[in-house]
Amino acid sequence: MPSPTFSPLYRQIKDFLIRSLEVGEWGPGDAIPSEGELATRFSVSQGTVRKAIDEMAAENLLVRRQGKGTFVATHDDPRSFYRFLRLVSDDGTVTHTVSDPFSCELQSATPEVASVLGLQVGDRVLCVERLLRFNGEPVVFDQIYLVADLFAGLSLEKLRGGERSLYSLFESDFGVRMINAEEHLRAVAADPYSAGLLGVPEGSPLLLVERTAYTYGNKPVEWRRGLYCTRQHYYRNDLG
Amino acid sequence: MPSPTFSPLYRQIKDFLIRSLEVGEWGPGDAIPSEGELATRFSVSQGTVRKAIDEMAAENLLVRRQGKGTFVATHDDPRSFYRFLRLVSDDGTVTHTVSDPFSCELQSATPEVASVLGLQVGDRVLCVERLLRFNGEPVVFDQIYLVADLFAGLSLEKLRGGERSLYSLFESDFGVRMINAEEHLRAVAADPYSAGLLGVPEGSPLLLVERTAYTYGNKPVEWRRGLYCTRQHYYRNDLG
DNA sequence: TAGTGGTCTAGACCACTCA
DNA sequence: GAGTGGTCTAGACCACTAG
Repeated sequence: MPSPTFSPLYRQIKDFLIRSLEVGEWGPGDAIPSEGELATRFSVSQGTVRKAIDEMAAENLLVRRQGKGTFVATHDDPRSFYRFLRLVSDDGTVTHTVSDPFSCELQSATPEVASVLGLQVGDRVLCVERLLRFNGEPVVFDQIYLVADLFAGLSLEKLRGGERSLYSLFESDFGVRMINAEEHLRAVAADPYSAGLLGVPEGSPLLLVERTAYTYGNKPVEWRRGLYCTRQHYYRNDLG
Repeated sequence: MPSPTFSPLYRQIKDFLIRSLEVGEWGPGDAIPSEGELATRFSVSQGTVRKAIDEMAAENLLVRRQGKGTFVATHDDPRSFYRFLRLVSDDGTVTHTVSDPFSCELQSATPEVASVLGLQVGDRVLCVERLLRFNGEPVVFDQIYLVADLFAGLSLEKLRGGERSLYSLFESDFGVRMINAEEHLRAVAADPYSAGLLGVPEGSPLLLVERTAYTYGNKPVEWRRGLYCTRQHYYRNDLG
């Protein structure tokens, strides 16, 4: 008679740690307790705690630093600053990426947006429009839809903040940390509006990147539609 | 005085196992020795062997099966049959994917192909052209360049073999196993030839997917240029 | 020097597969 | 029941960081 709900100790510990992250027990960038202390707290051996943390580090939830401790992952960190941006310049030159938001308004969720964000049609969503410039040239036009309840007070002024990535801002100012995302890519013809923004002829082929981003518990909190101009850049993907 | 070449035991074991895979000590699908036997052979504890194997399993080099053993990963396996094909149908319906190769000829490497495959310009490469059909409809047009030395005897007849994926054929018939790959995506306008093959108007936006595939030792052995029709399908990518 | 993560051991026992 | 991978322990020692 096999136990249908068997769960190894290290997984229970992992689940507990994840729940602690969800409720904000430790914030992004904070150190979590040492392996030894966690082992004592849970009355298990250090190896069991290690296995739980190993998995969470592999999932980019935690970051280990030898000699210092284990820390909650954060987007405000060069290591994962543009972790989700796969666009690369043709010439390997290091490009200066700048986000240029120009619109931020409250809207009613369309059926499409409501569906992916798990909302009702008509629920309030924030829509942010922005250009991403590489070395000054506009390369990406993003329309970003956010669950309005979670981002109360977001405004154009806040968005223009500075050098930080959007996700860095979200986690520090709104306590919403993006954990993972799924992108759907297609090739489309540029509509007049987007063509104008990106400085390409109407009808030019553009890379359409639709992204759903999830926070803890696989809860979708952002959906964005990006149009990438791939004349001098490409979307890079490593297949494991 | 820190040791500049310090390498933990488990990594040395991992390197040894990888080298064994490279030289064909065990072929795709074969079982490797049990953890206990490897531990004895290397005079280490089982835990050390486990850590080496853990990493290799995470890299899709090995597959663990509880109660049975550890096996060399193979493309001839539903789990990783189309591991590298990210195209998904709009409606979640399960699609029947068929490869329809129609050309296979020896060519001289162009500068571009020579560069990515690490060859000299003019070296012999095999060029395979094929259509990928989803439920009968042509969706992908691939031009596949292979290092000719490694695929001696490859012909259209062999390619038309059957239900297996290309990579499955490559590993079983030529001993070349694809380990990982890197793809570069762009949106382009359909040229007349490709448009005809895919049944779309000339100039239609198509998703250009350029892939370099690597075998053991990060050696590039295949480069392909695929044109994906993304009217009813999309390229799906999970961001960790 | 104290504290942290990283490696390694020897052995126990559990869960799964198959003959 | 024999053999395999999966979990867990208690403890040792190493490597790294920082005050």
